[in-house]
Amino acid sequence: MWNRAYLRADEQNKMSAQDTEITEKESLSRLLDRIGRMARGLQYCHGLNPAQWDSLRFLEQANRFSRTPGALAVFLGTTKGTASQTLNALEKKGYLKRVPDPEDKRVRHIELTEAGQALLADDPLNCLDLAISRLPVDVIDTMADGLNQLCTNLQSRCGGQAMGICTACGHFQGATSEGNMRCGYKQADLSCEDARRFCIIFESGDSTAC
Amino acid sequence: MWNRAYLRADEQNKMSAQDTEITEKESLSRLLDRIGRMARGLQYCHGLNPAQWDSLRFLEQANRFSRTPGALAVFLGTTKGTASQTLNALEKKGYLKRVPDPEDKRVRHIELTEAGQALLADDPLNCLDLAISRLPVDVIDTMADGLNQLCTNLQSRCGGQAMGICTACGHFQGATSEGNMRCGYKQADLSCEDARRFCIIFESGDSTAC
DNA sequence: TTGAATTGGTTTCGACTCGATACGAAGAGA
DNA sequence: TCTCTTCGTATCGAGTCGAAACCAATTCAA
Repeated sequence: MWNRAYLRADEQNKMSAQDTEITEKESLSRLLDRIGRMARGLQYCHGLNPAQWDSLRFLEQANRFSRTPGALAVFLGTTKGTASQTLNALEKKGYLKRVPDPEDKRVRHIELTEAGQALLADDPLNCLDLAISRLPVDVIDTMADGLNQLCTNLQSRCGGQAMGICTACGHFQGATSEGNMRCGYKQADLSCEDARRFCIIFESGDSTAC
Repeated sequence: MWNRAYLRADEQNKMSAQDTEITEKESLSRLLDRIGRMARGLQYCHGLNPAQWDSLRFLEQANRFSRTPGALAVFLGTTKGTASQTLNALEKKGYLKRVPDPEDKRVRHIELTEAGQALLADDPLNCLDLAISRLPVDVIDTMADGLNQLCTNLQSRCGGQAMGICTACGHFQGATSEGNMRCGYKQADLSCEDARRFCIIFESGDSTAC
């Protein structure tokens, strides 16, 4: 609708101009949507589907607290039931295994297998990365910033949960004497490596309501 | 995999630095994928699904030649059968109608109804536009350029068909004496308005193979 | 002009996905 | 101990999508 209106207005202006160079600006949201659909289409390969690829990627990036079915559901913006099914499929294919938590017996931690790790080298999104790498570096940087803002904005706006790296989280309490990182929310320590990873329980400074 | 490798390398560098500001750069492709998934999630509303919204949007932007089931299939990157089903759903809901072509009786042209046009005012992607509009103008411009390049690059790379505005197309032959636009491929005239619209039969100058 | 090949579109079928729901097990708190 | 909540799973049904078969119209070649 917006675009249509724009077209019409534009037309009024140059009613008689016939074949001047017309570079129509497509709305950014439509572009993002189209790229998203293409990216989605790329992800039917190796017998996986987009949700399964997304899961593998998430599990690789997530810290200890977030490598669980529930956290995956939050990340994917789906239900626990659906996430469980996705995990079933991946486990059946041998790309991950679920190990019970020794403390809380309701929880099961997810671990990528060797095969799972190896598979990620063939991540179809690498093709997208390749295309991206052809862009000028400063364009890439600007886009990364913009998309990041967009991402967090969308997340807060659309009921999604914020997520991010531990060290930038409001619950992050710095290093312990043993050289670990402390999470104030979970009341638990994290390895240095884990603290640089993705967490689903993330609190940023500002929380603008919808 | 790339990300993981990056993390490790990074870790080696600042092995001892503990809580310095670490702003992890997420890979652009992952960001795009996430936004794509969020945008997808937004599009389950008004009883439509993402494919149906995409179809409506396309039909609004497409020129006469491209408002057909086959062209829609190309645009969506799906099969004609699936596109036909999507159109069935939309027609049943009263958002479009299919009218036979008077010349080629195999062809059916698609026309948005009033209801269809009106529905596009509630396009859930407008929410994305809103989020985008909060970004600085120059960032938006840069992103638009980058995404446009990405889009065409991906399309040619991944078997997709190029598409674009008539006036920028290789088949475009300029204005006729009657003030219409001429398409050399279809050997047919287009209204001035249509020539500014999206076409599925688009030929750009450079075609880099996969 | 007649038959084959092609093209545009639809229908049917089956695999699959996903959300809703119900459920069971474990933990938390009174 | 009793209830409430949380985590995870299984089941069911609606719906989506691709593959294949199919039909009708057009084009092309013999």
